[in-house]
Amino acid sequence: MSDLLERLRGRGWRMTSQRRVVAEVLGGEHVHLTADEVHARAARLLPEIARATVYNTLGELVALGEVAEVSTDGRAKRYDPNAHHPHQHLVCSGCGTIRDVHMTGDPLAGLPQEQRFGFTVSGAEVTYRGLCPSCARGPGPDPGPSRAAGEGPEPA
Amino acid sequence: MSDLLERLRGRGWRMTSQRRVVAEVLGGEHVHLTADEVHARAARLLPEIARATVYNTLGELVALGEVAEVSTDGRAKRYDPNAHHPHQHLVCSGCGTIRDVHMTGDPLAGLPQEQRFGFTVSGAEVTYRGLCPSCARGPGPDPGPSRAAGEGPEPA
DNA sequence: CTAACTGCAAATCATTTGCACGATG
DNA sequence: CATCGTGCAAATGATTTGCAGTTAG
Repeated sequence: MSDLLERLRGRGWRMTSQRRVVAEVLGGEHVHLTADEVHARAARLLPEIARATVYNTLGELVALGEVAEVSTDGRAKRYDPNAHHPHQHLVCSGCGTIRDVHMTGDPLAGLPQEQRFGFTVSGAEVTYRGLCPSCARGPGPDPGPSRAAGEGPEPA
Repeated sequence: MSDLLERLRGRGWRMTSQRRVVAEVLGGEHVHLTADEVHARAARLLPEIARATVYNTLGELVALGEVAEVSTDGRAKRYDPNAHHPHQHLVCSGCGTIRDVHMTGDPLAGLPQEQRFGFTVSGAEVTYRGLCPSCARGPGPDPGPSRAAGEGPEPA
């Protein structure tokens, strides 16, 4: 279940009761909880845990590459501990629920019936991630990357 | 440029100066502005326009299917008026800038060199959208779809 | 004329941050 | 025992909402 704990310990991650609890909550295979849900569940095991600690911890797990962040449009991000097995997501536009799916080939061709979990699939979306030329030049002395995008004379 | 205006008018969309301005700002082909940027630009043409009006208007355009919402992780959503031509996005993890790209076949195979715009591409992400079985049963009398997902005995 | 749209400001929501205290290695 | 993690509460940033006034059709 939680090789996650093992892996983290191996990486010299300082183990505390709250971190352990967060890692346990994220233990399963097809879990996609929001930070708030993680906090709620963690609090069932360790009542005093603070929301901020959960956010911090989740952030670290993401930075370590042990957990993946999934943004479902305007809703709160969800955290996916299944980061070690490549897979795709099927997101419900109504409630934000996520299911892991496993596609191959052209995603725009549709999702195989047995991977739909009863969902009415309306479409697929492909997003490439990377660094633009200017951000790739290293963080630099802070040119203020925050508000820069899309402004100005619009080179697009 | 703005067949968008035409289309909207045709749909019986009540035309007001602020709505016109928002539609104009979204006129181009490769524009990906945040709500705040749309407001800033709109305000250059119509100083009194309120941020809330921009949000409302953008929301309606999205509902009408004339503009697509693009969420770039934790950052503010960006709005893409190019909703009528199917395409994918290349997002900069540094500053959130978006470029439209045009892939075919298996996205996990990588993005052709000439579509990278100088970006250092680190990966692709595929997300299917749809409605889960319970949300598909219609909005209903409001069973409270907001916080429901991911809670409970975890059917996953 | 009347329903629909605006503006403004206050309200939410998700997430982050500053700082003093406590626990780990 | 020094460092790193935690809790709390307040700060932020994005987006929404309530309500009275204005306007398109």
